[in-house]
Amino acid sequence: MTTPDGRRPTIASIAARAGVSIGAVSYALNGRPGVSSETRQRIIDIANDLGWRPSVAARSMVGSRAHSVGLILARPADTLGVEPFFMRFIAGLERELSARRIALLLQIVEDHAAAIEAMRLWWAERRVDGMVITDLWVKDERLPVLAELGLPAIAAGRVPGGGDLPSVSTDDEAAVSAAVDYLVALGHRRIARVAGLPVLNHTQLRIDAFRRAMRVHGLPARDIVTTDYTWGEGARATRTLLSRRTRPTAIIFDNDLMAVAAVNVAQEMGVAVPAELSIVAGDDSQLCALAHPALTALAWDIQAYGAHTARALLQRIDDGHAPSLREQAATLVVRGSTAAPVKAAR
Amino acid sequence: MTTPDGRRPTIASIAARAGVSIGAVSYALNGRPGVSSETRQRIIDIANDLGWRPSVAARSMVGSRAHSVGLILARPADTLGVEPFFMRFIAGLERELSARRIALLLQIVEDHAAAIEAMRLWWAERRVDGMVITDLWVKDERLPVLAELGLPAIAAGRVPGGGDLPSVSTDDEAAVSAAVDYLVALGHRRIARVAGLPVLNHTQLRIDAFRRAMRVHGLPARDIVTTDYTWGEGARATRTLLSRRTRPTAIIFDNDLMAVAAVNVAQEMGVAVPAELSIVAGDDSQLCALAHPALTALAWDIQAYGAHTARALLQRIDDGHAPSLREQAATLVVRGSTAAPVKAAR
DNA sequence: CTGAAAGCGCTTACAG
DNA sequence: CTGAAAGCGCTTACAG
Repeated sequence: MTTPDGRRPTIASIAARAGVSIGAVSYALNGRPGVSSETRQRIIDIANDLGWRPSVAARSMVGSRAHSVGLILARPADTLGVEPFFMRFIAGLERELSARRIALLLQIVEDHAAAIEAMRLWWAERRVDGMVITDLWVKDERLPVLAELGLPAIAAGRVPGGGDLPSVSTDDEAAVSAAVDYLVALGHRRIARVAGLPVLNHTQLRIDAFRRAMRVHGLPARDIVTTDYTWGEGARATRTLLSRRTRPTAIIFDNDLMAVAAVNVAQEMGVAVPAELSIVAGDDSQLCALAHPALTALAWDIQAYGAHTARALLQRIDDGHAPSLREQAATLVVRGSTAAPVKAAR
Repeated sequence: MTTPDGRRPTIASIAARAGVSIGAVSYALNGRPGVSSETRQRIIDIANDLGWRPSVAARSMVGSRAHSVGLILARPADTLGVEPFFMRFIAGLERELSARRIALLLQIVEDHAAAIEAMRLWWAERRVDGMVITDLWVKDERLPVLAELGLPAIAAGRVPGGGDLPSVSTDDEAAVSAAVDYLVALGHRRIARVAGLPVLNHTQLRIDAFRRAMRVHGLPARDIVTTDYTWGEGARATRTLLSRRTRPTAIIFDNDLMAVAAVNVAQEMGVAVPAELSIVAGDDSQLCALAHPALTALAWDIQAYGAHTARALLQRIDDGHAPSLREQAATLVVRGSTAAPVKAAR
C-alpha cells in the first residue's frame, strides 16, 4: 500500500506510474472533464492500487477548509463520564460527519474560559470549519466570541436571547407536559422536579415548562431543586424532598442517573417505589430499563439529535446559514417506577 | 482579531504590516536567529495583535506532521455511554495532548472492520500522526494493519502475543490479588468473578490473575462468568451465580456498572449486602461511592492512564519507539459492600 | 542581519 | 483532450 520508498503515495507517484502530469491525475480522480476515459480509469486503478487518498493538509490549503469540526465539552470529566448522553450524542454526530469525510476534534475542558481559548486556537490555526456548541448557559460568554470570530457554529439546545446562532433543540415543553399530565392522570397532586445545573439554559426552559404544565392542572410547582446532574446531588435532592413535612408523591428528574440515585435513597428512607413515590427519569438509557424497579422515563433519540446537529452545522458551513430545527419531542416510556399514589395527597 | 478583509491573518499580513519579508516573520516567530531583536519583538507584537496562529495545514505540508492523533472506539454507543471509563481516559489523553497542541480525532464505530477502515483512511489522508488503540482483543486484527501501514501507535492495555506494539498497561495481577486477598482475609472461601467481554485481552488476563490469586489460597476458581459490561449482563450474571446450589459469598466485578446492578439483583432476590454477599467493583467511579451500600472498589487513576498513554504515543511519534509502561496498580477502596460472610461457607 | 526562492501535495484556471 | 504553471500558508536552506 505504500510506495517503494516507504512513504505514503502522492498524486506525483500516481502521475509517474501512469506517465501523465499531476494535473491529469487530479482531473481524473476528481471526475472532472479533461481526461480520456481510458486514462481516467488507468489512473483510478493505480490510485486504488496504491491506497492513495488526498492529503487533507493539501486540500485544506487549496480549499481553505479544514474538513474537520470541533466539539468542546466543558464539564468535569467525572461528571461527563457517568452521563450516557454525550457518547450517544457524539456517535450521532459522527454518523453524519464520517459519511462526509469530516473529522471530529474533541476537547474536554474545565470551564468556559478554557473552552473559549481552545475555540480561538482551533479557529486561528484553521483546524476546524465549525463548532458544535452544547450545554448553553443562560448567559453564555462563548456566544459573543463565536460572533466576533465569525466561526460557524450550531447550538445543540435552544439559544438564550434568541441570538443569531442557529440551533437544533428539543421540545422540552411537550416532554415535560407529557410527564406531568401522566402523573396527574394517575392521581398525583404534589409533583416535584429535580432539575439540572441552574446556569444551563435548558434547565431553566424545562423548569418553566414544568411550572406551566402544573399550572394547567391548577397545581402549584413549589418543589423544584437544581443540581449538577451527579448521583450525589440527585440523592441529596431526593433526601431533601422526602424529608419535607408534606412530601411529594412523584418526582421528575432531569437525567437518568439521578433518578436511579433516587430509587436508592427512597429505599434507604423506607419509602416504597412506586407505591409511595413515583419516579420519572429524564433520559432513557440502559440504567432506566434495568434498574429495580425499572424506571419510567422520557425517551428520545439522542443519536438522531447528534446526527441532525451535525447536518445543520455542515449546512451552515456550506451555505453560510442554517435553519433552526426542532427535534421530535421525547415520549414517556412507562415502566415500574410510576403508579397511582397510595394515599392521595391532601 | 481578523485582518481588514475579514479573513484570518497569515504571515503575509504580518510581513506587510511590519514591512519585512515573510521569511523574516517566520524566523522571528519561531525564535530562530536571523532577525534583530527589535524587529523580532515588533513582529511578535503584530502577530499577537492580529491573533495570528500558524495554519496547521501549512505546517503539516512542510513538516509532514498532522499534529493530530486518533482514537477510535469500537463499541456500540449505548455501551460506551454508561461506561465512565472512556470520558476519563479521554480527558487524560487530552491533558497531555493539548499542552503540546496536538488535536484528538475521535471516531466511534461498530466493529473492528470499521475501525480498520477508518484508520486506513486517516493515515492515507495524513490526518493523524499516530493512534491510541484501546480494548485489545485476544486475537486483534487491527494489529497487523498498524504494522502494514507503519502507523505509529500505542496500546492502552497489554498486547496479546507480545507484538511489537508498545503499550501502557495496568497491573491486573496486583489489583485482582488485592481484592481476592482481602476477601479471603474476611473469611470468604467461595468467591466469584464477573468478567468483561471474553474477546478482550485484558478480560482473559484478569481471569488468569483471578485463578492464580485463588490458587495461592488453595481455593478453586469455578465461578467465572463473562459479560459485555452492561448493566443487563451484570444483573444476569449475578442472578445466575446467586441461583447456584452453593452460592458465592463474594463477587468481584470487572467494572462498576455491573456491581451496582448486582446490588439491585441481590435486593430483588432477598440476599443481604454485605451480610450474605460481598461485592467488589472493578472501577471506582461516582457510582461506587454513592450507591447504597457504597461499593468497595478497585480504584485507579484513569486520567493518569490516559495521560501516560498520550505521552508514550507522542514519544513513539517523535523518536520512532517508546518503552512499554506499567501503571501503578489499582488499590482497594473498602466501603460498605464487603464484610465477613455471615455463615462461613463450607 | 535580511531577502528571494524552493518545496510540501494538492486544485484549478489557463494555454496549447 | 493534455500539459505547464500558479497558488494555498508556511518553513528552511541558500544567497547577498
